[in-house]
Amino acid sequence: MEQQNHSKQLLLQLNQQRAKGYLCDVIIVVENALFRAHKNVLAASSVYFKSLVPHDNLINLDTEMVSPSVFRQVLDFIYTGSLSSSDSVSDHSVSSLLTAACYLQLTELAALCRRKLKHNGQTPSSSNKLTPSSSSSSTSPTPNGHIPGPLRLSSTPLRATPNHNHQHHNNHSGSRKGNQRNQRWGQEGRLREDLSEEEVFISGSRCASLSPSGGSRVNGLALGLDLSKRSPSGSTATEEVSPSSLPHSPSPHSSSVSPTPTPPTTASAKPEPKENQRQPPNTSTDLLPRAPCKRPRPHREATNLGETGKALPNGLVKRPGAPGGEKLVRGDRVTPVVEDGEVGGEENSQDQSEESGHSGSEGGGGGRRNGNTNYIYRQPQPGFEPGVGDNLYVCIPCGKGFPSSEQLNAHVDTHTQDEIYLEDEEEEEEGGGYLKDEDPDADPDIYASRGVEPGADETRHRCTVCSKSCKDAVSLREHEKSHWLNRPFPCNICGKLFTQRGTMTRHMRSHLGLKPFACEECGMRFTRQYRLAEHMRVHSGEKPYECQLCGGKFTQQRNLLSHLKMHTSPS
DNA sequence: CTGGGGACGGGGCCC
DNA sequence: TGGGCCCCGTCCCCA
Repeated sequence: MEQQNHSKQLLLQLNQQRAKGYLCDVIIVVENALFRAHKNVLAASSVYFKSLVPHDNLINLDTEMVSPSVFRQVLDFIYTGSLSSSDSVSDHSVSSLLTAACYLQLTELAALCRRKLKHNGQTPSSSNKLTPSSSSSSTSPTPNGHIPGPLRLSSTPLRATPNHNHQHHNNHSGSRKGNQRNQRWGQEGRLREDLSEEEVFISGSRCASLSPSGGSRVNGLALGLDLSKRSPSGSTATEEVSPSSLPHSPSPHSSSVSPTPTPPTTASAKPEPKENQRQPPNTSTDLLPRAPCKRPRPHREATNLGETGKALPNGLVKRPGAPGGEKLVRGDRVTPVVEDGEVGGEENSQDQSEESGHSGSEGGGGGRRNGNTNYIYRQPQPGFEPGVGDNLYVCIPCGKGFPSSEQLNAHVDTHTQDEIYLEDEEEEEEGGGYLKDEDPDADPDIYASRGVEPGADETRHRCTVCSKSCKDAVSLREHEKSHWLNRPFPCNICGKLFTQRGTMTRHMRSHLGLKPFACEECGMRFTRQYRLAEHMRVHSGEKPYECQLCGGKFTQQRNLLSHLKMHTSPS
């Protein structure tokens, strides 16, 4: 007895799951594009992948050997066993496909391509005659399947394939099904402008429409990715992340990259009807089956709101008794201290540090529109690979990376005082300057520190990070070095620097759209368990945070704090 | 148009 | 290394 079409049906199911991102446990990076797939399928199809997927959840492919569009065809072939006629219509595309097939050691596909070329009277190029092993020798894994080198999502050729070092998040989170993609950052939106439609796809399924008015969202949902969440106008449903593909020059200043959201409300960012306010990702899948949300609950209870009696801002403490958790009650007095501008010293000061003023998007850049939390955000220069190897210490002025703080210090000394002044003057002439989003009304000292007021040397040589005044530029530079060294963890995707590795890896999860924590009620996914716990109150109706002035109840503490500001504001 | 509220994202910090 | 919590926000809806 034999079930007819069993294998075909099985493959069909797998391909459908791939399209939705369901159970996908590996991400393949090709130039600017990310593809989700299943390790088992890849391993069963490709010797190359077979050697990699046991060790890696995120695999970079050499873009000299395979382009995103070609890999899409490859992936389609793997999951369907056939090539669509449109994909293989030209000999050139077949040749490219053959190259990729050899590189990826897809023997069946390579044979198919060769037959196709032969049928067309073409002779496979020498490169295509390479044996699988030789063709991929430059990027083959080491005997243990490991090629040193961190993750780089870059338009530059990616030599390193798997990612081990400094990419622990890949191993921990990469296999999780992050079906959403935060397309919030205008940076990503901008880089997509550089991409041809052919290159815009996910999981092998190209976004059929780049319509900015929601089409991308629908397509993204079709791919198992949530693109509805604050998608910047014009952003597309891709997972491409590559600062180096930004259409900006890589000069030290103009290249500063902030996670710049595009203007929130434009014709292309038409809001769509939502249920539950912000529409959960899978609740809008009218046209598509919703990805199953049967993922087991996180092992921690979602009602862990903190320790009873724990002091909270504004003199508030949590008290037991609130349903499912604790209530926030007022302490001695309600004196909200969380005011605009009162943020963590280091963070806030860092915000005012070097930032390009030429983002071109309304509201400046950064993940924050008001610029309160813009950070040193340095676009790597050409030839510089941030974080490659152990080069975790990044020189802010030039973007070069070094394996140790000592080496970075030595390098920084090579930057002359004249260099600094020249750069400052250039920026001022450009009308920009590297203090992005600075508001002279809010902090006139910022401008003063940049020499706007000639004659005030102490003011001129003021640290842009902590506002410390220095007697001269040399002293200032020495002082500022201490700040740069405080952020030794650069994001390998965007170059942003972080104080802690954990924060950096968490940040990178957002790049990769990895959201391991899913709501069982609505399917919405989160990057953090804490967020899920917070979100669950939406469904439970629990509002543990109560305003002691008016009795208003809130599901989130931050909303209570915001509410308290309203009480204390003069108006 | 505006303010308030609801919901959620990112980063820093501490454990 | 990751979780938890806090704070910074944004975005959206609605009255």
